[in-house]
Amino acid sequence: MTTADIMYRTHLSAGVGAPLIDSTITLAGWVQRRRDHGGVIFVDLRDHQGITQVVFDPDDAALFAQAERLRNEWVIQITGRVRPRPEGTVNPNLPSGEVEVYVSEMQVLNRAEPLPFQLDDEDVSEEVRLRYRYIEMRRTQFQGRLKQRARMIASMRRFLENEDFLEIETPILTKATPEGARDYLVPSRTQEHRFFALPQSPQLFKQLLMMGGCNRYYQIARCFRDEDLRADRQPEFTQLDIETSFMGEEEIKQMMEAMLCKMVKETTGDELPTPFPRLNYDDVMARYGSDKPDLRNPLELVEVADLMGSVEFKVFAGPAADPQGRVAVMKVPGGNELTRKQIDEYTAFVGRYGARGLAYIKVNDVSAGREGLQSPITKFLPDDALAGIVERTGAANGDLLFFGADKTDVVNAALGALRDKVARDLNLLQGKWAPLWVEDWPMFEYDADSKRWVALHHPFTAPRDVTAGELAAAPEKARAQAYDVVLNGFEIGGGSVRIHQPEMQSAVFTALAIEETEAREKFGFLLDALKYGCPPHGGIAFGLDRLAMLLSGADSIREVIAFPKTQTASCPLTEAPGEVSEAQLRDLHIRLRVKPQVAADGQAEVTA
RNA sequence: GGAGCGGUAGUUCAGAUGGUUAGAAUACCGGCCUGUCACGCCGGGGGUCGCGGGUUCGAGUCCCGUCCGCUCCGCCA
Repeated sequence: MTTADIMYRTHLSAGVGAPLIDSTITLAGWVQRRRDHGGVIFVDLRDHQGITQVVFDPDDAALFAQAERLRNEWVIQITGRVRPRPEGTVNPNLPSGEVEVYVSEMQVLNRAEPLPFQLDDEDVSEEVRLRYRYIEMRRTQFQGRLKQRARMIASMRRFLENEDFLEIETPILTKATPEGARDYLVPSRTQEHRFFALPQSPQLFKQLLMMGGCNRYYQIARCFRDEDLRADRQPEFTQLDIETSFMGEEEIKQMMEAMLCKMVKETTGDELPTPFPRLNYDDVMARYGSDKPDLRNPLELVEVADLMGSVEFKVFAGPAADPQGRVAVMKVPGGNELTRKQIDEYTAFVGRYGARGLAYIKVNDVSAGREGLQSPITKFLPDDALAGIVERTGAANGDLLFFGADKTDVVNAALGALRDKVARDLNLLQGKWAPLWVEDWPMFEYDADSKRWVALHHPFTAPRDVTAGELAAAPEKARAQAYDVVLNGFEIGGGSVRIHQPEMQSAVFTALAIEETEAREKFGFLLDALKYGCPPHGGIAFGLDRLAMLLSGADSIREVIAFPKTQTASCPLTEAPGEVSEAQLRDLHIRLRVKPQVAADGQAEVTA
């Protein structure tokens, strides 16, 4: 421990450059622990314990009596002299190190009741930690996460400010959007039966900023989506939202890549591997079964449908012959050692994604041909198909092959998820950071439920190399100038070049079966703006919560959000969402069919 | 909307097959010890077993419903 460390970490009140030993310092903080020993009282101050312990000597009877009343978590300020620990009491392995502060004055700033949970107990349930979030925040680990998140944001801000980006705020009270996630709605008091929506993203506003000549914009933007939660999804989350005019896809990617590298370096000290690999959408789906593959994971899917043409085994032959089907293999090196029980668990696992089974082959002896393969399905497969599978996967003795055969999206979902799970279970991940760009997305995908085309990205994304007429003629062929950044299997950002010509925007709305009247009603302001000289523009948005989660090694974004919501989108601390008075509702022109007291059971219905 | 796991002292948990007064650790309070730092020793207080209903002579335990938390599917332009 250097003097500089101590001066930094304990806020030495002595003059700069004063010798550490014998200097007088003032510390304030929470009592982490009080111990009485040898006629002496020792106090660790929370977050100062890495430096020293505070010592009260019985010589000063009044001070000592005061110290005897101290309890954990009381807030105190002490002034004392830094001194070396007495001979024989120094244990460099202990957190308190080699020096201690010999107290001459103490002030109790506030008392505390016993805490609802112990801060040094790492296993406290999340429910309790969220209800008393203000207490959990005292933990060194949590403080570290908040600091790292702030450093991360500060770094990206510095970068963008250096590049002449302008930080501009956009409205939180805005208009409902027809596509995309469910909106959070806010009833208007001044206009009966009208509603604001909270923004799902500042998308349209940032495009309007481009039209307004703000060529380089950014914002730390809160976004709201009323959908179900996950470990990496909160109903309100924070994006670093960026938009530029006159920059193309390539320039945007390069600048953003530089920003991310600098940020990770400044935040964690790590270097991201550069340049980020760029994979197109079709390839990542084919090789990884996912549009956000974790490239630390060496496992890949291999297409074998063409080997199944003459196979009578219907489980494989059916999907192989189906233009919307897929038959793929994932080789697990050394997977031969998986037990029947483990394979059964994987079978149940892929069942969650709609797979009806999980065929496998254990490769015992490649040179023995059919006899060297152990599996319930080899008897259904001819020699040439088996040989083709072994050759194409490069299977070696001791490997295991998992098969997926179904509709393409089922195979991709099942084997894509299995790929992640097997790699985690067998500890196959290589390297610390694996960023990549996923590019060349399709413009649209067909939604079987609503029987229409929907935007894979969003309806303002520009297609690549087509005219409005060509797009209208063959929407399924159109590719988008869209790009996602993926890090370690998480989508951390996504963006696109936007449409800047009204004819193209109309063609996209048409392809999405959005009627002109509807388009005018929902996006009239955007269509108008496009008419008055809109520069070519594009941008990107990064999910700051996910980034902070990844950089801190947390396994949920709740761990990097000061006050997150639970899975039912409630806040255990404030007990939001809460009931409101009838007077408030009257102002908003809303009445409850059931009295609010009854509404607690969730039966209440709101009518406007 | 669906699947799985969980809910018992402040906290983390244990409580096979239903059976006396529901336990442990830790925290808290009191005493002792005294250069300790996960200190140690002795003692004490602390429970609507999430909630509601049912089965039973008897329910923390079995059944039904419900609420809450977590993971996942759907959903998330």
